[in-house]
Amino acid sequence: MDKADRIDGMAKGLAVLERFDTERQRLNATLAAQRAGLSRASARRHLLTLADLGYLETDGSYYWLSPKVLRFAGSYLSSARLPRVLQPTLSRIAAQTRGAFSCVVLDGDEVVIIANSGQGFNLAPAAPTRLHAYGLHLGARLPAHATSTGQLLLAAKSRTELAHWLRGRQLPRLTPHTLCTAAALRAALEPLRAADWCLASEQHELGVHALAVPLRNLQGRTIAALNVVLPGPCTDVAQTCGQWLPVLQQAARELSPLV
Amino acid sequence: MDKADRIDGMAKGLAVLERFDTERQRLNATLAAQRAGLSRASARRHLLTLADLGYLETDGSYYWLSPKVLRFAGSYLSSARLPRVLQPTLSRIAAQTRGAFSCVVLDGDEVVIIANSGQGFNLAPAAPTRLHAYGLHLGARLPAHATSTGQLLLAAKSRTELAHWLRGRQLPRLTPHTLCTAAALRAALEPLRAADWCLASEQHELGVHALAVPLRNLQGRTIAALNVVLPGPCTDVAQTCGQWLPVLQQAARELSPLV
DNA sequence: GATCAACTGTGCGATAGTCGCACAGGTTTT
DNA sequence: AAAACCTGTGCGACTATCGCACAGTTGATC
Repeated sequence: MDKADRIDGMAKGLAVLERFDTERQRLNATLAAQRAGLSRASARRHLLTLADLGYLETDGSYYWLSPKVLRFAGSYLSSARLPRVLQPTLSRIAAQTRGAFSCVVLDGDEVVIIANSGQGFNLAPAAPTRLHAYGLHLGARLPAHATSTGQLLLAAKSRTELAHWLRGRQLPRLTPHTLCTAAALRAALEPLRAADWCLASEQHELGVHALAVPLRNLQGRTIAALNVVLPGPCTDVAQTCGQWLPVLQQAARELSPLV
Repeated sequence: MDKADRIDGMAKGLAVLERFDTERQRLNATLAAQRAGLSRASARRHLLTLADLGYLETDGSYYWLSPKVLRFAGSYLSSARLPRVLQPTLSRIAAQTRGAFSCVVLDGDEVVIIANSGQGFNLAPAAPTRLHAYGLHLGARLPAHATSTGQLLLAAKSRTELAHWLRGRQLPRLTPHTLCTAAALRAALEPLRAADWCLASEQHELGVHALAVPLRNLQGRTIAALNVVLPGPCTDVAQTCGQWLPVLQQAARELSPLV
């Protein structure tokens, strides 16, 4: 992109808004300045403006996100084709199987959850849904290299694209099973190109297993990935796949003409 | 707010991003310029920057929202207290009763959905969830004056605040049952201050009835509203309330210490 | 294929907006 | 009482943004 066409002011403003992430939920002028790389005076002016626009709430010294930021998600969900066509199918298979499904796309380092089944394994009153227990709400972001869906989406890239993606990228170790080197990841992705499904066991979080399939359009391009978070310990891989793969694959087949 | 402290550049940038709403999903430079009140050259530069930052996708001439905008929703949902504490309860009562619940807060003219039960009335394979059928996804916005939750949240305001809210505000007619005048709305809100629940019948959409209760913190301040969208025609008000009010009120009571 | 209309990309001068310093004042800690 | 934070703000310097105006492209109509 031509440098002359870039509006630095807006980029800075959005950078400030992005600082309010999962780790840092409340910021004052000083903290925001540090984290956004601005002077304190400038950061303060940005915060005041964002608060005035309604995107932040404040007690005078600290600032935090207001529900108005959901506006963007609302617009995306009602406008984008993908989440609209996904939701009915996802809800249906969740109701049929009581599984915890979600659908993600790749965005940089991470996969973003664009649709959820909104229901966990257990409908008993005492047990809240598993999805939220793991923080797998809409818009949540997980490292691509350590998730079943992320690995599938990476495997869908050409080898050149993958090399480009890997270049200079950190692959943080999240559990003892995480693939943290480019070589290990590349080796793990190779069989996925043919297999068309991926089981990631405790690579992201200990005790959590997830099974994913790709979602392709009719041109064969991989658009997204669909997965199920498995309820308990995954002792028998064959049995697990036997149970969940048909559900995922049937859903993917059904969605293929729509995406 | 002091005018000198306002960063107009950022306000303009966010205004451009806000133009991508439910009605206008795809914009080119010319359209964006018209709708954001900028010159075409300036709008183009904003669009290019937003695309470069990853918030928009483009085919070169048209622009549309990318899933990256979900980042803000994700940050809000994982950081804000309200959606975090709501979700388990909402999921639970939805599982128990098969109702379509959601929770909203007031933002300007509209109520914003900050949490959903994510499940409609019918778990049968053929029937998709009602919530999504009505477009009631997370972040969706509905006119406050025409919804059960909106009316409750307005009734929670003091009379002075309400007068201020009503001043110069348009109350669009959405169905023959919509309350479109300040006087009619004010009259309808008066009994709600005592009643503590609200049934809005076909004021927003024909055939849709909704029952709501307020969500108060321990100081008694109304923070949000909880509602259920009723499945079919609402012939017997007393019976409907008898069925759903206890569920809503119990949930509200339970959530009160947490919000 | 020529004409017209509407859209796009871009260079430039004028202007308006932003930057960060520096100072003053407030609050809490040592 | 001093130190170490934080906050708000005025101001000069600077740089980024604005919108015009021109030119190139596409696509429809006749």
